[in-house]
Amino acid sequence: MTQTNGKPAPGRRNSQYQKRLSSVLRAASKVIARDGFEGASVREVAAKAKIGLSGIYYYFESKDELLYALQHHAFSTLIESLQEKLAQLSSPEDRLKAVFDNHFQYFANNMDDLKVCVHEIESLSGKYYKKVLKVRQEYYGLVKSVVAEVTGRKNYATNLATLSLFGSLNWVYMWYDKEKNIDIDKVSSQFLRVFLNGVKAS
Amino acid sequence: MTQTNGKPAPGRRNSQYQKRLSSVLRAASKVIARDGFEGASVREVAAKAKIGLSGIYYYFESKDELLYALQHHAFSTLIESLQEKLAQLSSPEDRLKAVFDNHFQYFANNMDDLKVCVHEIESLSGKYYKKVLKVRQEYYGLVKSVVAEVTGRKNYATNLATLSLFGSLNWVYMWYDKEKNIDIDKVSSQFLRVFLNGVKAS
Amino acid sequence: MTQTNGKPAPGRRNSQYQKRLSSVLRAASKVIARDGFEGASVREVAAKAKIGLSGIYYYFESKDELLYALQHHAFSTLIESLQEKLAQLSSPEDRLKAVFDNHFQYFANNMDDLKVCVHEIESLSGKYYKKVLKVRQEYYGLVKSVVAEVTGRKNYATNLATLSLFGSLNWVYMWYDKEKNIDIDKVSSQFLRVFLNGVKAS
Amino acid sequence: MTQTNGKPAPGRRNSQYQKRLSSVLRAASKVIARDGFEGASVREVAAKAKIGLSGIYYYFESKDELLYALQHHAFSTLIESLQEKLAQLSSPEDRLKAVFDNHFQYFANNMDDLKVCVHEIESLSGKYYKKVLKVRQEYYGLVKSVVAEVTGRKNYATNLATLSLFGSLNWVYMWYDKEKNIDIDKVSSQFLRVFLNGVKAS
DNA sequence: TATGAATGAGACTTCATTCAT
DNA sequence: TATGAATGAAGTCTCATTCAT
Repeated sequence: MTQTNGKPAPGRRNSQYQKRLSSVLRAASKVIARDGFEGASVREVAAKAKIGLSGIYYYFESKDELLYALQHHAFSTLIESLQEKLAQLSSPEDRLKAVFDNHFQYFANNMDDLKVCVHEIESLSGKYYKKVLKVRQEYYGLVKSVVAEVTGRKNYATNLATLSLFGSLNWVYMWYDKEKNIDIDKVSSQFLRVFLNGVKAS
Repeated sequence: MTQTNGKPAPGRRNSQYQKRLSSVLRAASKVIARDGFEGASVREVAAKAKIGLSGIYYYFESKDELLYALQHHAFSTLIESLQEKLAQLSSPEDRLKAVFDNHFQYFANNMDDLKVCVHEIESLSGKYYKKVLKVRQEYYGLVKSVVAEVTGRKNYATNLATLSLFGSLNWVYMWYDKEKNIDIDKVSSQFLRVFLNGVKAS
Repeated sequence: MTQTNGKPAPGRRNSQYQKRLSSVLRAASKVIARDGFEGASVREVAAKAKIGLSGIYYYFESKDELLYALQHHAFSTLIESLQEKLAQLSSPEDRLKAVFDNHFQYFANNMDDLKVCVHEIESLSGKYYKKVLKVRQEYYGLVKSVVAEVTGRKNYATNLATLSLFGSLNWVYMWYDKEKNIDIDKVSSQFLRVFLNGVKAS
Repeated sequence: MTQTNGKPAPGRRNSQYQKRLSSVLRAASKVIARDGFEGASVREVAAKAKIGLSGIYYYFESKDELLYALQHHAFSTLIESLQEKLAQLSSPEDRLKAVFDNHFQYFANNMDDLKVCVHEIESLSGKYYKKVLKVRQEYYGLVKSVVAEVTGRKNYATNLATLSLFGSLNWVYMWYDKEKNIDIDKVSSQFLRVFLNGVKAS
């Protein structure tokens, strides 16, 4: 990316810059999760990040780029941590368990981010949409390959099973209630068990 | 609600009124499904319904009420048709199949409506939110009771299973592609099989 | 006035027509007094008069005409009843007392109307404004002539005194409180006394 | 009030800001005096103030707040200047004269403002109404206390006399004509004389 | 590096009015 | 005599964005 807007080259970014930037991201995550991307206002993000409204535009060239950054970062992290986990496992069932655990853990620690990823998929367009699509597909592909190890590579079944799996996982933000102290690991295990038994028996 | 805004009492609504009203609803469904509730503009709904912008407000007192009408009607229809199907079936597995089929059929015939129901759940607030919540919970309860017949009423498992089920079903609009002529009945069967085997084995 | 809008000629107006018309006028008076002319909506006037919104336009060709009718009728009545009272009195002081009493009595019985007359003087324009201006000036002239009998026709003083008098009288709607059971006759007497002593001593 | 809308904290307001702000206030005063509060459009205020429509909302959070600012400022000024005058006078009659003069002078220099104060008293509601009510009552109380010095504190008479006085004063905008070069000091004196003689003789 | 000030576009909504019936 | 249905104009307000400083 060329530096057209005065943003410092990565090398010059100091820790102050990083701190502010992630403060903005966190604020954006919270506000967009609550109000939706269209409903969220840059004003409120700025207020929550404790910088002036126009300060946002030092860090991001547009509201769209803000959403892009949020989504891209979340998917990248998800992929990275999943790959790390998978690298140490060989049994298909353990590997599938890693998929569930990884997703649920990320969700537990970054609810707002994951909600924004799931709910605002179609809020971007153009270049930002394409870039996010790419990582999303990478994540999808990675998960599908693990599912395939269990289903035995019957393509049609694997595809549908993976889509069903994503549906279950992505819906979590709709019913998970922080306050209720639900044990997310148990949820993960239970979801895994149903899914695993389901695909194996089919 | 008192009739201060000239909306005729139900008894006097003629067929012309009904035709226009459902034309508005169809337009709204399409636009909101495409742009999201916040992103959708009443102007465009009106244009698609071929009435003047202010004409919308003869039929609905606000954009919110429009969304409410859409969601409430969809859930009510879903419940009604499911109840009709269930009334004629007694085997738990047939009944569970009815749940899947009913949902997928409704989706196939009313994609936009279902997307609006799933994606814009949190776009309402206040009285409209509450009213929709009520029918949503009714639908959820109905489905859960059928799932319970299969899981054997172990409450915790039934709950999670039902939530997982809804996740799978509600996610469909994200990947289903009309153009690709996917056979929705097959999808329903496949989803059913995985889910059923999953919960039975667990 | 020519009959362009299908309004029946006076001769054909039956009592049903009269009843509805005054129901509309009463409703308009109340709503306009409360919300101001601009703030008042024809819709609400119709609702309060228990006819359909477009029904108003059978009786009045526009919102402006409605205000005109209200104001013109009020001033005419005020003039008429004052003239009747004056016709029977000869002492200047009694006649001035009649002015006060007449105004206060009309106010007591038609608060909304008088408020609309006082507060919405400038809300009309064009022909309606001119017509109301005429009766207003007639009323003003009448009162001024009575004041002159007391001040002894020194023009400048009479003018200012009359204006001061109208100010006092017209302001009443701002502080008079129906609920407090204020004795309007006492108020009239007291206002008269101060004014009379004031102009006589000057 | 928290500063969520970018309005600078008082300390940081520069003179440019002040200049624009009073330009907006002046424009608003003129437009609202002419068209009434409901009839006035923010658009026209902006045009007269030579800023963009939305620029208004940088200075005021709503049309209501604009009216509030106008009214509150006018009454505060009126009170302040009256208190200054009264501080230097001891004779009851001189003090009453100060009341008249103060009011008339303020009117002469700020006709639009005073008209807006008098005519749009009921155009506000909620918090803005309450705040203005408070200063209005303060002004009323101040004037009443001066009147009481002359009437000798007979409460009922003092009250009515003060109300009558305000009526006379507030009505001025209805008949005072700038073009006619009326001598406002003479008007003040004449009004004072009538009122003073009136209450003293009663 | 950050923001105060401003803006143009566009949003939802209300309103007086009309006209066929 | 009255109204159901519809509309165009206008209104207030919010928003993402810009730019001089």
